[in-house]
Amino acid sequence: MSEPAQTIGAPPSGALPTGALSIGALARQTGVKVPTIRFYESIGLLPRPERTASERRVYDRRAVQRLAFVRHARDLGFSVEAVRSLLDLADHPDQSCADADRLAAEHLEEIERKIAQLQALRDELARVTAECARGRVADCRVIEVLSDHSLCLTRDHH
Amino acid sequence: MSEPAQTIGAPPSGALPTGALSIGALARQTGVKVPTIRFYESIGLLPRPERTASERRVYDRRAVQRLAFVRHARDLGFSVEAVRSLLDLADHPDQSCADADRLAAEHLEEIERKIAQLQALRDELARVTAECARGRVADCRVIEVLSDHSLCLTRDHH
DNA sequence: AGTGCATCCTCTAGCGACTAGAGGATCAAG
DNA sequence: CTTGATCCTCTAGTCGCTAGAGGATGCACT
Repeated sequence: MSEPAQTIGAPPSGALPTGALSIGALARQTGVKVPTIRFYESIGLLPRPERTASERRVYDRRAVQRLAFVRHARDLGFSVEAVRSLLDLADHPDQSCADADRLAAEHLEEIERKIAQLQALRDELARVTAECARGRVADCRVIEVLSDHSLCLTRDHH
Repeated sequence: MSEPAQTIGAPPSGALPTGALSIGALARQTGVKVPTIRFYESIGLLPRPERTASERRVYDRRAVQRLAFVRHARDLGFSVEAVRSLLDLADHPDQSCADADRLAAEHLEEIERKIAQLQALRDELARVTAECARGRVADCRVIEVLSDHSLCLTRDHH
């Protein structure tokens, strides 16, 4: 880490060892908000940290690393449960790599599906708004399309 | 509609007029689930329907059309609030078309942004999984990338 | 010492758009 | 009558946070 370690407030005389972080310092260092850190702890993604006599959380370097991992995975769109699995794999380096690969591959497929879906949506919306742009003010194409059931995007009528 | 109208159960003798639908029939006809129809009524997207003596909801053709409109708009990804606005516009044909156009255009932009975001995610995940596919079993690239904070997708570290 | 502000704590509830029962009533067929 | 399907209201949950409320602690300044 290129940033200097921050302690709880100014360093109290002997209260905390060097490198110990308050939750706020951890949040600033990782970009994860304080309530989100507490949330991750509550759902087990982060271990319960040491506490001060006044019950303030104290974090070390390993916590920084673990939270960075969590954040990175979340940024990539992995669900909390997938992150949990990935963390478990990372905690056991002797385990097979196949599970991590599978999680990543499944997630990749999911994203590709979502992209295709959104592109279909975009295409339909673009068509509708383009027809409006031709100046047909008298009848509103957007409302007309929504009202015409035969133009419904889905086909699963029961 | 090409499907025959369905009444509540078998036609009771004189209990319901032809064309009247139970909530289950409406759900089957529109593809919107029964609880979702109740939800839409509770949030005001659908008017409160007539009831039987035993408090069962009774729907007519207008309800079918309105729900189809709602579903179509939701399928296109409009939020519930946007759907509400579109319904209001549809209920007042003399109003300006500009609002519907604006809603559609804003939504189109939003979808395009989401597509771009997902494509960035896809690209990064594809890179990670491709490196795994090269057979580097000894060190797991997925876990390694997630653990390496310098490879973090986002840049907003504070 | 007091003051004021920032930070921390737990707890509750909310967001959006549904969804899943629980418990009870009605309906219709056999 | 029994049975199963359908309907009703109500509550709470899903997912991943997020926003306070109310209170305590820490720290700098006067």
